[in-house]
Amino acid sequence: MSDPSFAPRPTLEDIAARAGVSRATASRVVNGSEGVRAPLAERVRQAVDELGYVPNQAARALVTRRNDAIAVVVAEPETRFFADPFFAQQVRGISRELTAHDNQLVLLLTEGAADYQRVGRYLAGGHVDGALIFSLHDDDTLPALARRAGVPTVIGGRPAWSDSETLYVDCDNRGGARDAVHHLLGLGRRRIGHIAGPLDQTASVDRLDGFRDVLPDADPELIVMGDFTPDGGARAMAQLLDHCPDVDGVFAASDVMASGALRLLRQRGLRVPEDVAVVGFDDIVSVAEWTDPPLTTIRQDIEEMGRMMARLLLRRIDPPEAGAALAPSTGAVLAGSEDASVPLSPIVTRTKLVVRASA
Amino acid sequence: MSDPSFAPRPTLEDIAARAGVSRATASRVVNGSEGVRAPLAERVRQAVDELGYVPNQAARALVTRRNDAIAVVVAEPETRFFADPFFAQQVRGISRELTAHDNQLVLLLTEGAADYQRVGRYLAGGHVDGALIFSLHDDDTLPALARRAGVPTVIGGRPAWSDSETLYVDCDNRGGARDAVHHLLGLGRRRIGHIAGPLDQTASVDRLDGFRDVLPDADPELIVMGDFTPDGGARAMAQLLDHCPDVDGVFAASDVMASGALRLLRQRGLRVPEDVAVVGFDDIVSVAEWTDPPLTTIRQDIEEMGRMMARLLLRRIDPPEAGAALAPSTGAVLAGSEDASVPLSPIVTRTKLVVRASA
DNA sequence: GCATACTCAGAGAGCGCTCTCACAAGTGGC
DNA sequence: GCCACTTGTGAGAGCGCTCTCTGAGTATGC
Repeated sequence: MSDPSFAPRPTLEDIAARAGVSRATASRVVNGSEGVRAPLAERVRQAVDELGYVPNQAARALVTRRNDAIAVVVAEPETRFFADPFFAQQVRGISRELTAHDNQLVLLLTEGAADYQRVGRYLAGGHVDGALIFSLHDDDTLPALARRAGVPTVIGGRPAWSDSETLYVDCDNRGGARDAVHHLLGLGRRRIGHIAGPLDQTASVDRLDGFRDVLPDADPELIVMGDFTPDGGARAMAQLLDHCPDVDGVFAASDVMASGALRLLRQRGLRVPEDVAVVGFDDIVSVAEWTDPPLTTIRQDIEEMGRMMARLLLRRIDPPEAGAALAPSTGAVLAGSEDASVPLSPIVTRTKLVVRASA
Repeated sequence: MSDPSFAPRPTLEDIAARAGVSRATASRVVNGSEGVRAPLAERVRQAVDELGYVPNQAARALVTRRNDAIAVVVAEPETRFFADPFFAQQVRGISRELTAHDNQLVLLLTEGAADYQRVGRYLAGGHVDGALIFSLHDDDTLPALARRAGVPTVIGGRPAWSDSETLYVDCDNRGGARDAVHHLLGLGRRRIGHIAGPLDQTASVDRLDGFRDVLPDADPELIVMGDFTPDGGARAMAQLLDHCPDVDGVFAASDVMASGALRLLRQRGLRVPEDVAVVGFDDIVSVAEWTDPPLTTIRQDIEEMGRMMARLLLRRIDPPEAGAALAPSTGAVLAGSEDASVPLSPIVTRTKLVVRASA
């Protein structure tokens, strides 16, 4: 009973025998290649159905050197990934895209340096055809590791260091930040503060830069540091109020920090948005919509970014010619018309201001 | 440049040649089996290092019929999984445990019936050695599908239907619910309401049962339905107040719903906990600690549950005898002393009341 | 009607690994 | 000093698949 193979899986050979053809022909039919006469092909297909044949991926991978699997590598210190649903949404986008192209998603979570070696070995082992890497910190060696392993890679978020070969997908953090500040200005706010994220992450830096684009002469005291946690947001807000009691608008670099700021404002008896208007960033629905008042924020289409990462990676793994094997009904049309022509380069997605009650 | 194999990966044969031994001996060393004389083994190990050899998993899987990979299957309608960090935490636990046993995690997200077939085919294809399935709905066919595919399985959360073969990991929902209600009673509350989750999930049913264990004669109006979303929680709270304005305590079946309830209470000008005390369930830190006031709740150790699922599955996949191959420094000790002796059966973990400000 | 081209199917090698089995040494008993 | 016996090593088959190469059959050209 502990033997999982009580009903031994049929092999290609079995299919071939049943259909009365050679293994090669059966293989051709299974893989949808041309040049098998209809009646034969039909017989093979029938045999596949009857026997419930599923190709052995290991055997196939052994000869094709393709695994039809990609790794999603998440560097653990990424608190965001476990504190808010950002990660889950992105993964969903990735999963959808990979599924549409019959690829599997292997999830690799790393904790600490020791794990980096493990991931390095894994990537070097050729178990996957590519990797999607999430590692927003400056000093992260993960991308280098993947390159050394010769594994095609796409990074989630703009990496701090990148050459022309590096592929990544990010949202327009800087532009989004500008929109946020403009919105506050449009509401007549004149003392606008910024709660920044940790500056070892490019997203934080870019959002800060956007803030400065609009308010180049802002009082330095109006810029305070948070850490992408609610508590950090609250502490930053407190600091802001202590130094600049007349602040009337705040742009927080994340919804999560904004939620902490809102809490602190309430504790201090300040009304939002009447006394202080607050704008967040991300539009994590389950955060922005729950806060009190609901948060005005900058939306990034997280799931779509996930999809784009996957799409970009798949294109890097095997360039244009594909598409032929795909039925025209699937995402192939889009892939054929749009994708194949576009050069392989980083993607920066647009953001969008979502106005709710907090500003 | 687009050829990923510019530096062809060394094979076992290469290692053997370099060490001046046969492929078989090299294999023995690589796989840590006994009976290779020290000097030879050393030479092989050195060759491995020098050449940066990593075994080809596909080739190995082909002969051993083991993939050292397990699938984590998540049924999409599981809103929870993308609305709160529950899923991420559980996955982290799973990942840790799998990593410790050199297994990979293949993530399968499903959306709709069509995907079930895909997952079924995948599992039947023998790509993974086992599956961890999250599907909390009554009518879910996923577990049956896995069984038909002959894939060892552990379910996350008590399934609605289960025979003696079914393995699952859940927390003591009923006991936790009782604790929650007792806590409210201990605070002197006498009109205690319950915001239940959707009753097609056993977790919701069990928590409701726990509530009824303590308050068997509760006014039916005091039990209202939510849907595990903040909005649902708010609506349920509103309904509760409309029908029973004198309610002075609420046990919500999830933190997320409790957060919605808190928001509604604030809108209605009721103080928490003075007017109405609120207890949640789950202890999703990023929810329970952010609410205003912070939420008293029932903690389940989500990550640990993930670990246990993985551990249970690995044991089902290959029973006791293991452990021998592992170095005594790793988790093997624990696995040897604790694990191997325990019979293979569902696991129900203890919950714990965490008192914060809301009750 | 015979050479040429083209289409479709099969034979067979081989991907990188594990594992059984046979064999070459080294141990000890009598 | 011969026959077990144990121990360490290598030869070789074979996991299930893909893919090239060859050959059989059919269509086309002059």
